[in-house]
Amino acid sequence: MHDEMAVQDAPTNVTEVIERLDAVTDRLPKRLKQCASFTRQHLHLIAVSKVSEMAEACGVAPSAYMRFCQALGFSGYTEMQSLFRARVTDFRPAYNERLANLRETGAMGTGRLLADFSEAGHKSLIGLASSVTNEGLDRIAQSMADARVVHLVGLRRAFSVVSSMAYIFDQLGVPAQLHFGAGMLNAGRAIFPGDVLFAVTYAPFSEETVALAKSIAVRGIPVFCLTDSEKCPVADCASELLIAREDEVGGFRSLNASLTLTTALAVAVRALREPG
Amino acid sequence: MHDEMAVQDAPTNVTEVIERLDAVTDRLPKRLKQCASFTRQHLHLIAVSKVSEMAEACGVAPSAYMRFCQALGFSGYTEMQSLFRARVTDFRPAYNERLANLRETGAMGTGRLLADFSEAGHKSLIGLASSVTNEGLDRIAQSMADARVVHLVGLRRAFSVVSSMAYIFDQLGVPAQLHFGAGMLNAGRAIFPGDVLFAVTYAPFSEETVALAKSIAVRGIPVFCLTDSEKCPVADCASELLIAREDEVGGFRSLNASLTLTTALAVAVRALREPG
DNA sequence: CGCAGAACGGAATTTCTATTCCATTCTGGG
DNA sequence: CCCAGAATGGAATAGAAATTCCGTTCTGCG
Repeated sequence: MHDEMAVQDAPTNVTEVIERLDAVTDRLPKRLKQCASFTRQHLHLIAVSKVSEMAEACGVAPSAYMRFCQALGFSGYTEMQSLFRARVTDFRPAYNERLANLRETGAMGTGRLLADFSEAGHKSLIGLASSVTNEGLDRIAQSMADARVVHLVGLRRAFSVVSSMAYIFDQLGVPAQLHFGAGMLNAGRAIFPGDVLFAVTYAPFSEETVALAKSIAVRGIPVFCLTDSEKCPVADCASELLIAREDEVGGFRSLNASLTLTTALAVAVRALREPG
Repeated sequence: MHDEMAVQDAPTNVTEVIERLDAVTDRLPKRLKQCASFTRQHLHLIAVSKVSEMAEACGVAPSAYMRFCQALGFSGYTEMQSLFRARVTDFRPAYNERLANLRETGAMGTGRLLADFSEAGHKSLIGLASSVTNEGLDRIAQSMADARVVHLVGLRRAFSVVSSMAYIFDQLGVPAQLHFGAGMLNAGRAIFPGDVLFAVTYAPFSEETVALAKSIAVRGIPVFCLTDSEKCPVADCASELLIAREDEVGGFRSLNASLTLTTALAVAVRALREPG
């Protein structure tokens, strides 16, 4: 009885797992090949799944998945899984010390920054729920769904927010138009009754955006505004105001709350446009 | 004997865990407070660690960690862990299929969508910590800080990510150039040795971005790539690969992890360029 | 068509982990 | 300084998960 498979020694890191996977897949029997191909596409699931879950996801019996692990050179699932879990915890030790030291030393390691921004992101998302009312959101979504065209405007920091909305709307077949900076006021001429304007602007509020919003509101066209403060000058003329406050790290902000809000809004609009 | 703690019902998602954590930490006894504070900073470890590991990391006995879980309202560690293990599926149905999914799951109503995306945002941020290594990030940040010009490229969904980076770099006085879609290959001619390229692309990967990255890498210029999957074709030619996997809601994704990562990176680059 | 070897899936088994229990230690009030 | 109630850590237990075993099914070749 010669276990050729088991003779190979086990991969010692994720890279080797992938290489081994690619090397042996072809020679595997049907079920194990299933395991190989699903696993190859979903490596990240291994760290958090039980054998039975992986097996089920592959459409295979747990024992088959077991044999698959062994075909890769591991003694079993546990050994393979530990590789993927280690990858997650690997850099922790160094990180632990940093958490202790960095706060005091004030040193700015990239990892520390990432942790801070991540933390800020959590806080922003938590805050989001409390500053937005479902009713307001629903009204905006319905209004956008009924509109001929949704016009999007946002400059500087707000630009990446509206550009992501524009992308989603485009993918979803919702008629939307993204307005860019230069000569934006003229763009107002392309906005007609039946349309709506969604303006995003953060303090300090960009003049062009504010001016466009006001000129549109005066014409009786609905204007919705996403901002970070009640003091936003668009507030006066907007039909609805959305406030997404971002937590900051040393004066810098990521856009977690805003993007989460606009993504949800865009999807809602699409859903409302095509009932059933 | 009144178990006030145990009376509360368990959090049902990550958002609630964080809120509960922040709410009760103060009132916890010493050991459990240790658990709370470590856990709060290391949420991502829960998914891949055993109780004994978490306990050790907190400097606490397993039974104490157990009590901590219960103080949060869970029946035990297993219940809490299952919240953090909820999977990020790689499966991406076509857009219209996604909407059908949304309708079936009853996740309609804009408010509900917002809550779902917010929850997904929390999970994405938690996952971020586990897919990125400090060392890789540091190398990228240093490389960008040393570069003559940082070139940014990303199309479609990735565009809002690079455009926000471009904005931050601009604000911070870091020389950066954002490349747009049309005729992008020609843009390669404006990239020289001493520069670096930061490419962002998500599955399905946009050809232009991949082609540009490859053509630049061939010339020996460092290419860094932010993507959502190990399968990204740029991986082969990139000096460093960053993976930010976004949790999805019925097939739709917000960009929390990506933006948090790129924002932190941009700030780090600036910090490295001007120490002190 | 039948046979041999491989592949398979389900059930039995073993190993390991989460959870509970309890004796001991700690803390704060009198 | 002592006592009562809470908190703690370690050992015992219950439970679940990984792994193995084995009878059955499948595949390819004679």
